[in-house]
Amino acid sequence: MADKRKDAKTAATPALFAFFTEVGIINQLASALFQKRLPDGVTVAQFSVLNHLIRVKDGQTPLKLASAFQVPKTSMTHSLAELERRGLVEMRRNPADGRSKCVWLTAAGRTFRDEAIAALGGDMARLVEKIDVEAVAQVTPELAKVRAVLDEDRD
Amino acid sequence: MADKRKDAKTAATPALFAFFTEVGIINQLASALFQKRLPDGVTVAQFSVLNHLIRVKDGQTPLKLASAFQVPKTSMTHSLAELERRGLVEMRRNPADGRSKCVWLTAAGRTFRDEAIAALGGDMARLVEKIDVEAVAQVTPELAKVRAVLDEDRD
DNA sequence: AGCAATTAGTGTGATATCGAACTTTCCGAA
DNA sequence: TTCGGAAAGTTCGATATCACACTAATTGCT
Repeated sequence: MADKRKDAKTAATPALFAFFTEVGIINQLASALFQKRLPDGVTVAQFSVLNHLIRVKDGQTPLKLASAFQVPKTSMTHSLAELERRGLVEMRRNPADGRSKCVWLTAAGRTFRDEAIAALGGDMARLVEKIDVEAVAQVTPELAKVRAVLDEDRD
Repeated sequence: MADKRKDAKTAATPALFAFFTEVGIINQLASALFQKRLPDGVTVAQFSVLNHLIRVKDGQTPLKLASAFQVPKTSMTHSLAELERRGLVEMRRNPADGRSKCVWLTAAGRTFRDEAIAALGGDMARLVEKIDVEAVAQVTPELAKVRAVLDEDRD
C-alpha cells in the first residue's frame, strides 16, 4: 500500500466528501427557499420535472424522466399524475411503443414554469447582492463535469 | 430601468439558477449513491444529522439542529427518535432549560458514522478516478461561501 | 409574586417517496 | 407463428416528511 497513486486517492476522499457535504447543504437551503415561492402544493420535485422538460426537451417517456432524476419510476408516475391533474403536462400514447407514453408540456406548463422563476426574482436579486456571481458562474462548469461523471457512473 | 447595476443583476439571475440546478442534480445523484451504501433503513437525512453532530459539535438541542438543516422541528423529532432507537445518539435533559433537550453522540454513533464513510470508500475511489479532485477541492471554498450566504439569508 | 405571551418538544393526520408485485405490450428465438 | 422473457407503467403497502394543534416550561411585564 505504498503505491503513490493509491495514497493520493485515499487522501482525495475527504476532499470529495467535503464537496458533497457543501452541495447537500446548499441544495437543502435553496430547495427550502424555492418551496416557499411555489404556489399551493406544487413540489420542488414537480417543478424540477417541468424545468427539465423545458431545459432538455419534452416528449420523453416517464421512464426516461425517472432515469434522468435517478428516481424510481413509481415516484415519477406520481409526480406526472399530479402535473397532469394540474394541466401542466399532457400524457400521450407513444406511437413507437404501445407500452409507453410520452410527456408533453402544455402552454399552461410553460407559463407556470416561467412564472415560478419570475416569483423567485426577489430572492435572486437579494442573493445577487451577497453572492459573487462571477465566481459562481466560473465554478458551474466544474459542477457540470462532476454531474456528468456521477450521471455516467450509475448503473 | 436603465440602471446599469439593475441590469447586471437581472442578467446574473440565470447564472445563479443554472448553478442551483447543477447543485440539485449532483445532490440527487450523490444522495442516491450514499443511500445504497447505508445499512438497512438508515436514511441519508439521519446520517446527515449524525455527521453534523460530529463536524460541528454535539450537545445541541433538537430545535437548533432543525434550524441548521432548515427542516421543521417535527421532522427532526422523528429523525432523532430513530437515531436514539438505534442507540446512535442520546437525548438528555437540558440543564439550562427544562423545556429542552440536548442531543449527544454515543460511541456507537461515532463508530457508525466512521463505518458508513468507510463503506463509501469503494465509490469514492471509483469517482476519484474520473473526477478532477483538485479542481473540486478548489471550488469547495466557493461553495462554502454560497452556503454561508444562504444560511445567513433565511429568517 | 402573578399572569400573559413565547418557546421547546410531541402527537396527529395528510402527502411524498419508494420497493414489490401485477398488467399490458413488445421482442426474439425456435 | 408462437411462446417465454423483458420492459413500461400502474397499484398497493410501508416509511419519511411536514403543517397544525397541543402540552409543558420559561420569560417578561406589571
